Amino acid sequence: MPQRLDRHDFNHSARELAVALLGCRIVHRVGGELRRARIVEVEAYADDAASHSAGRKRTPRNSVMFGAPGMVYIYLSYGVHCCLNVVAEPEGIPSAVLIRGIDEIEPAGPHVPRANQAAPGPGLVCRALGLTLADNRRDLVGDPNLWFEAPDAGERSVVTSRRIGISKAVDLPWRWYLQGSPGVSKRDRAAELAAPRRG
DNA sequence: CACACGATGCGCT
DNA sequence: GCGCATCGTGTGG
Repeated sequence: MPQRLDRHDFNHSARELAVALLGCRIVHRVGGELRRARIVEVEAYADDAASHSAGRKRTPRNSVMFGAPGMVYIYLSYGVHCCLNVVAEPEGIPSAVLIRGIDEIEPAGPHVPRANQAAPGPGLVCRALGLTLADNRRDLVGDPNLWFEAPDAGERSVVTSRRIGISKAVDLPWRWYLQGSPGVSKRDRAAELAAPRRG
């Protein structure tokens, strides 16, 4: 019986939460269908220049990043793609984890962008899970139709790399992914050589 | 109110 | 590798 993540599971720094979310399942009921997938690529955004909450400055868009850990932050990228984040840290401290890749998406269907049941990229993640801007500010704690589950036990290799698609704070190694997953958007071959195994 | 731009993805070269 | 769609958001006037 998989364990649903609770408030305290999300109440960590963005970097700690990011790594902890690898291997977790996202579950979302869309219509009568229960969609489920495994998180395989994440990035942390906290008090850094690339974050939407850079300088801890509050705006209408980023205000949910100041909210309770476990809340959902979804923003529109390039006017086209929605990107899913999970709020980290205690209320009042803005930070979030961007979900950049998933695999083992079920059930199959036209919403799944790749034949291998993976969605490599943050825009594809939301498309596969049926999440849009309308889902911004939902709470993974207590929502009957949207939640995260703890990972299966088992060893896997976690790669630490630099974040993608940003122009500021580009050197921070705040991206992590499960080595070998088809849900990873961009591999870092050099970093994979140094990847430790975890359970 | 106008405007520049982006935590992307796709199709074509 | 490159161009580009497309629109919410932040900033400045």
